[in-house]
Amino acid sequence: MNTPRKAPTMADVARLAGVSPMTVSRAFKRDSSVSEATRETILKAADEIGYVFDATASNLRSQKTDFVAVTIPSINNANFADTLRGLSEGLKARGLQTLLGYTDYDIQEEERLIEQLLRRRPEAIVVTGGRHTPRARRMLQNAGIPVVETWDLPEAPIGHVVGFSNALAVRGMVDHFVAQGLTRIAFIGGDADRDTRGSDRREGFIAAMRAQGLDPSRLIAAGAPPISMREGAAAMGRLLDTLPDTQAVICVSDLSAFGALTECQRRGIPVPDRIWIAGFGDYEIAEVSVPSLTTINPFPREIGARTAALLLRVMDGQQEGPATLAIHPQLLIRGSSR
Amino acid sequence: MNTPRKAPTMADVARLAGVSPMTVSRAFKRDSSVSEATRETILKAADEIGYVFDATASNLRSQKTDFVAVTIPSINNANFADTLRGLSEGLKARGLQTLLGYTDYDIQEEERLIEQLLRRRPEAIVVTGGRHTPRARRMLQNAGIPVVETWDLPEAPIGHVVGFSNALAVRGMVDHFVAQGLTRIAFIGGDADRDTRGSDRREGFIAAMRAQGLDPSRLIAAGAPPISMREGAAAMGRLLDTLPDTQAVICVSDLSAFGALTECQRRGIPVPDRIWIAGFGDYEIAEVSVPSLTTINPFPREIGARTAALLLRVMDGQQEGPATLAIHPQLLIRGSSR
DNA sequence: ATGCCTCTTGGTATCGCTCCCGCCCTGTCG
DNA sequence: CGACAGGGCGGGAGCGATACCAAGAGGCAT
Repeated sequence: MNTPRKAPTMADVARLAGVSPMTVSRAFKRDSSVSEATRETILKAADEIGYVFDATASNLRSQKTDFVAVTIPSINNANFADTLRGLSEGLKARGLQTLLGYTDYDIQEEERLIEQLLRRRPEAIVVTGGRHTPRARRMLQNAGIPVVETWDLPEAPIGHVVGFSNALAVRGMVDHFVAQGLTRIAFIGGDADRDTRGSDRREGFIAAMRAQGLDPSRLIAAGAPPISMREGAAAMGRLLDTLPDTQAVICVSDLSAFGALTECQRRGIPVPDRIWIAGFGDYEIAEVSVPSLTTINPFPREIGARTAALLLRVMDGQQEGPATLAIHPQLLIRGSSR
Repeated sequence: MNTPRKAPTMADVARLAGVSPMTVSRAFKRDSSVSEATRETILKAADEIGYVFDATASNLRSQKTDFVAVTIPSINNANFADTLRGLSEGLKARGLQTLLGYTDYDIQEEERLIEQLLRRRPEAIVVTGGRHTPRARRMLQNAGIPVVETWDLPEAPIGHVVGFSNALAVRGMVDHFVAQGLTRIAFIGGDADRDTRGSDRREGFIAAMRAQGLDPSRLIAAGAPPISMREGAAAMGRLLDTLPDTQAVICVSDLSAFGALTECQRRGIPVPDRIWIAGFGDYEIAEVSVPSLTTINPFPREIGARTAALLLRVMDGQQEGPATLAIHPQLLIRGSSR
């Protein structure tokens, strides 16, 4: 039963309710300055003719969209999904809607995405990571809206920052393993620099090993980031084949770490008795798997929640300059490393 | 270096480029009826003054937003994320952008969400599931845009459908187990009807057991849907405590099935030798875990891709009436059940 | 009764882009 | 040489809501 005739507008509602379009507008805005009786009349009239508020017109005239643009590397990642949840729940309370795009871990794609998103005139933009193409940086700087970079602590932030140092987080893990007496430690990650957070973790591993005076060359590249459980398993296979005396392996994510663990199980190699395994992210599987996985919790949900709170402060004018909120990832020692 | 002055408009670009605003508009629309030389002049001028196309004005005047609204139960679910990827990739090719919202498995929340989304004037709307509040149904019916219900085969579709029967898929699993000679089969799921797909699977289990003349009462309710790995593990614990002679358990999802598997591992109960375990969804973990998990692949990516293709046909006027595209889930027998 | 304040309502002019229509210029053909 | 087609471009109006200004009604203190 689609109505083929044109969709009703506020003017139609106003005519039926016997008021001016302006009053209809106020009624829909929950503006206090319209009497309860009129509002009810109006809403009933609107319902009767099936009026649906037209946000496109509102957006243009009021120069407000109630959009907050968000770019994440991948939707299919529980960590980023958590950040997005924290963010969108915090924003929903203020009637702000997230306008989401995926970059596929590619800063070229991010550039295209940012351009598309900015055309929609969001009131703020949240990006994942601190590395962008020059043009993307320029667009963000000139957008005239609050910008938040997350999941990183960039050296030259564009605007606000809510994140942590991926390199330092991994260093904490390395230092812990070394303090336990281990020396032959490997790292499993992706084979390209597309995933900047993954690269940062690998670089952090290398720097930490060097700082400890240890050999940082046990590096296994497992495929295009983000690497999967399967790829983690395959990488573990290569590691066991080529460097069988490895005592511990740090994986770029819990997913690859779990894959690595399963490869050990298939080969009958006991974890942690023969080799320790650690991941990153504190995904649910890290806690549930047998043995449970040593990992790092970067508090993804908090990143989102604090970003939302920050944006609300900025929009309220309660935040003066650009803010940098440092998140402190937590090292979680579990069954796979003791 | 935010420019405090007003953002430039097409008129500003036109003035600088020495053409009319109309020509600027055509240049940005990649309209063929503007010479290559003029287009270049215009784009250079636009870049020079930092012009950003204003989609809000375009949306209003052209009555087109290039939005396709999408509701999914949760962003933190690899199956729905896959559907969303298939969908948004298919739509991106035509310049359509997905406008996403999460219902949290709640049809009340879905109703609110649909209202918000329709205000943005999307050109089509894709919802997950076939059960909605009466008001949500009405809004969808009267929206005057293509509607697609997915992940289900509703008896009274609102418009188009791309999905499968959750109940029949589970029946296939039950029938397979029975054909293997098992009779004492349990089901682990959520404890509420919020997750309609989960409920459909449980009902499918009960119906299938009845049809086989078997007892369908081995039901464990594990918590609020969607149930997690942890909850799956806890449910398995309860099942082993209360009904230790159970021969096989079908879980509402691979995640809970994996949790159940880990509980068996912790208790030293061999899978599949003592008990079989099956999940639903063919998440990556089902293939990687040791043993790998018997499951059902509903082809989530294809649901999204076919939805996108369908919508493009509809928008091109190549699709006459409402279409129902049935997806045929695949039963995957793996190590956890043989 | 007058002044003033608050609450509620209305009229008008846009917000920035694009639909629609028309004009000019060039090239081709009878 | 005039007619005509078509590509390239411009002018004016309008998409549907709201910012802004103004005004009437009612209440209360002076």
